[in-house]
Amino acid sequence: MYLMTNREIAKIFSKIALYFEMDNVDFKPQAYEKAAMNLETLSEDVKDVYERGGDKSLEEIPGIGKNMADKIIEYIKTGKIKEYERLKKKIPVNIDELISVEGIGPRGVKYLYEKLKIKNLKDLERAAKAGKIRNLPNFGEKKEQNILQGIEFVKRSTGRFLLGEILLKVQEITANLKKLKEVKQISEAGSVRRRKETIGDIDILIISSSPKKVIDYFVKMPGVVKIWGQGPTKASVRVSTGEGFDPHTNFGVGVDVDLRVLPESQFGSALQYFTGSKEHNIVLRKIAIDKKLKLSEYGLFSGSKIIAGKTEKEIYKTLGMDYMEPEIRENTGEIEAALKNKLPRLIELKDIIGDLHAHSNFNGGDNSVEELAAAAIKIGYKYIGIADHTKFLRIENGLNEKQLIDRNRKIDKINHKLQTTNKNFRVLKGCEANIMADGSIDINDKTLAQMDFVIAGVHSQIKMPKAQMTARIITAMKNPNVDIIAHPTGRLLKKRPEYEIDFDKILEAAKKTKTVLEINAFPLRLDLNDVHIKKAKQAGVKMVINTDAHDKEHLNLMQYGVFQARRGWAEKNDIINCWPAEKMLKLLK
DNA sequence: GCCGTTTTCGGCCCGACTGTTTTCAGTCG
Repeated sequence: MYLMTNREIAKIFSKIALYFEMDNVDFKPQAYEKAAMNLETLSEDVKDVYERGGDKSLEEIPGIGKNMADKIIEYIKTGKIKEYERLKKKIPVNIDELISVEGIGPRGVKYLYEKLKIKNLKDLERAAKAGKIRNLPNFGEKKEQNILQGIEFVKRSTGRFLLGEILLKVQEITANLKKLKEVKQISEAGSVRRRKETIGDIDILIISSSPKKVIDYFVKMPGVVKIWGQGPTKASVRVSTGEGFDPHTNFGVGVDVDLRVLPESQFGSALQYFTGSKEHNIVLRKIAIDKKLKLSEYGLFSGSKIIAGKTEKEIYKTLGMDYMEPEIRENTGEIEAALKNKLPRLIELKDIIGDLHAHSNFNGGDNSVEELAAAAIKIGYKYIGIADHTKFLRIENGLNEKQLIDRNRKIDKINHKLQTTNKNFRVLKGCEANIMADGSIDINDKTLAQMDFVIAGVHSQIKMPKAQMTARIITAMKNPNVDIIAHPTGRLLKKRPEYEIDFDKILEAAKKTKTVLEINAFPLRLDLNDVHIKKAKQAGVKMVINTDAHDKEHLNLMQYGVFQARRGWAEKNDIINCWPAEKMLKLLK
């Protein structure tokens, strides 16, 4: 889906955009940002594009002109972009780190570097604690406090990667290792395998009878910037995740990868052990002890005799339990359920037959309704819901009432045309409307009533007191036209916490008003989270897994929403986009 | 810096909020 070179160049273009923003340059930041986005979602490797048709082909990529095509070629040929190296030298700061602090943007980064030589998070914290920031023009005591709070929040999530950032890397590494003929079997383990929303490091297990050869190959594979340790059956390295520098270790920024090589007989027990979670394993070992057995990464033992170990299933079975999917191994009730044969039948990606949250180029999206529909058909969906932004969100080119009605007419025509070739597919007319501070919707009821479905979400004034924010969302749910609440808690992973809301009250209102809650699959959001999903399921509130696609490629992000739903024990029946369109629409208001 | 045409350069990128100001700068969505 995503390609590494494309992504690397996209990252650099995004950085260049930030450097231009520092200097208040008009339009260039958007141009670079747009190009970065298009590269990231491009389904062909730029290297192939270049080989196929040179700079002319590169310039056919939307948002790429002569200048950027040259930069792409430069990167393909030299692995570097001079212009970017020059900018980095001029203001040598860790931009990513600094702008991850809420309230600090590119202008602030530049200003703080020029005035106080602040280069990274550590410098910033030191300066803020010393009270040096409050005296700067346009800063103040309050802002200094906010910066310190922002730093605290970033720190708590530092060193972790979004699953969406890292899964590709994991797949790349395992694909590479698989090439080695000594590798008989390979699996990811740890939090990656449990599909946690953020990942600390990557665990990989390999079955091989020649561990040394595997280890030697592993520590020398492309991208390794540091070998932490290397022994006969295990090794730990840091693998580069692109450009940048880690201020704590001075090694290239990257993710740590631990490898264990095992004989076939222990693969199951090792996989079980290294998949975790730790809490899950502690309970398992206690249960083993109760049965006069001993469980470790080397197997399930009765005395010194191994009685299970080759597969996970065998181990769980011997302990008297059903097999538990990795996503639910968090010791939050799964073991009790497994003992009583009461595990949920978790939803799977193939159960999803539609997506109800795609933005078209009628608002800020990249693709036309036709293109989105074609992409959805290709995935095998039965429907796609176009949920364009509405008028309050000016930057996304939100549509007003008249524009929505016009757009609906156009979608009707598209549907009509589709019927001739794809009888079983339909485009649903929706919108992502805004919940204003008082809970009202920025589009009038008459227009909302003409939609197949209405998503409503909070996009402004997010720092409201708890009671007020809760009431605001409940008011929106009471609107007879509002079917779905988008990204209900508003968090951005590693960036911003949830809004202050009383989630139990939200659930109660959702149940009463028959409002569906969204599981936003965008890797940065994953909102609802696993805990919320489980609560919603228990409360009997229906959910929908949506990608929030702004580009047809984003439709592929659905898997991340499904992972999250599985972590929240969701079953097919809990998720309305597993249902045929007719049944689903009937449930909506 | 790209796009799209009017083929040589103008248009693109808005509004709310916060914290700082006393009319504005920066950030965010």
